[in-house]
Amino acid sequence: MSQQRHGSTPGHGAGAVPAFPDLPEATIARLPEYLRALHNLGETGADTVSSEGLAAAAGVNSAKLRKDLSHLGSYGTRGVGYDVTLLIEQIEYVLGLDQRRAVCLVGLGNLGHALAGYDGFASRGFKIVALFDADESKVGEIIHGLPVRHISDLGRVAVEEKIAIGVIATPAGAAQAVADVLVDAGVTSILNFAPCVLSVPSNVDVRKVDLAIELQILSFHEHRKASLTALPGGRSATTAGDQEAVGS
Amino acid sequence: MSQQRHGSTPGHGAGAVPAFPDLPEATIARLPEYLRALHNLGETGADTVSSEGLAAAAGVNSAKLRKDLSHLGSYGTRGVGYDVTLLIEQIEYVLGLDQRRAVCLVGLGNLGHALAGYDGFASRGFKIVALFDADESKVGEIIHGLPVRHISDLGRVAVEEKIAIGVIATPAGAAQAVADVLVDAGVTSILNFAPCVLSVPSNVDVRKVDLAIELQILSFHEHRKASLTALPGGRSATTAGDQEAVGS
DNA sequence: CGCGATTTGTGCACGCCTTCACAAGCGCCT
DNA sequence: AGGCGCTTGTGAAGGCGTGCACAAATCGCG
Repeated sequence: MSQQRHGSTPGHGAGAVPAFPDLPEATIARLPEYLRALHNLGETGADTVSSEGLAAAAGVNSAKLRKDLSHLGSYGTRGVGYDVTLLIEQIEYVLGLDQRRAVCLVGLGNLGHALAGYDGFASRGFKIVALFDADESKVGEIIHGLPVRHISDLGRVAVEEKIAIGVIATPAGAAQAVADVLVDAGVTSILNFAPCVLSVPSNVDVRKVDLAIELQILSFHEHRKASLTALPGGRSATTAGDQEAVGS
Repeated sequence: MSQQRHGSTPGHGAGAVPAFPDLPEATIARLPEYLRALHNLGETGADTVSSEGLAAAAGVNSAKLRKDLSHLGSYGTRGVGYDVTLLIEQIEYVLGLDQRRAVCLVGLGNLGHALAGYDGFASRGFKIVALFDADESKVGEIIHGLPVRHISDLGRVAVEEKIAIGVIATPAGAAQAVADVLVDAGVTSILNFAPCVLSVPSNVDVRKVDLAIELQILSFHEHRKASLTALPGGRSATTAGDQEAVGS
């Protein structure tokens, strides 16, 4: 035991190691949003936040936020609110962001290129430590300070650099093969930008981001809105009566 | 009435205009995935698919798929399966993809640059018709065949080109202002890549894609997996007993 | 023409998530 | 010290989504 975890459990007092009262998946997905809102609030000099205030900043219902925070053994004070700094530390700990995680990126086309230079990764606890591509002509090229390596080196480098998270930004046709290589290299989390389903062992987590799908969902709502306004005489659409909240 | 809708309601026979038995949001989010899988199947020459086959290709449960399709008045044949071509047309109609939708992109930094050249948009019914940025030094630059315009032109161009969908790829600080401009220009759907919450009228749909959040969610699962394998003696992690399916 | 194999469409039960509403707790002011 | 207002934390209810299991329907073959 005591593998990593350089005692940064904030507050928690006589906390044992367990750490996870199995948070609901929906809560986990919102924690990063709370974290971002908290950082913003912290920069404005706020010391404490009410659930109402934080909820507004994160774009959710205040009851939902309180329940989410209560799941992680919340550290708020009744009548006052949440201590911003403490809550940041707490969420970062739960999300495992106190240890900077090594990420590798495979596929340096249009999208991969942009991801390699995306500030949001570094600023939120992630470091891209290696770039890979199958195209020999790209190997050796320096992109945002990192050299592109050939994908055949992935296995070795992944072990050396203790890479646990891989990002796939290849064309769909190559994605499954890349995923297989990543899994073989011990990567247990994959963020997939390729428009295809990946088949991986059950101990590997995959999250998929498909930019076109997001647009198609919006397209549906456009279609629906158009057919609604077309039917009941030409309403000018500024009227209410059309509540819609597209979830993430 | 009869604004657009150049009678491409496939099959549907004596269908009236209604078109939407208010599909569940969860179903809508999966339709694009089915569509992609269907296109793949179509290219392999398949004529019909069983729910089992299509579900596998889309990475979902077959019962879920059948229920989803049934919501849109499904066009399958018992004992046979679904006609690939017919189903494609049906889903594309529901998603409103039969009419090529004009999209504009605001913010041409790293990410915006990549999005401007992303093939997946054009190949799936969307056309980026205008690029905008606030940086004067970028205005006039040609990116992937389109000139960058200054954001002050957005209002005029959006109306001219009948733009209904806007993509925001600016820094977080500028996103709300851009959203306001988009809304004023009549845009009713926004895809937001900036890490912040947008405040828009209720008739405007916003979908958010935050790349760092996806990584943070994966980080949590890494953290959890690490703390699990750390406790019960050094298990090699290849053992089962750890079912995990990260939803989209 | 009837029967069996196959596959869709769906009623139902279960579980997760959201939301409301309120009791419990904390600080501040008098 | 006591009371009041404010805010958290949570029990309970309702809604939504998922998945099972089966009836209904269609095709092909004898």
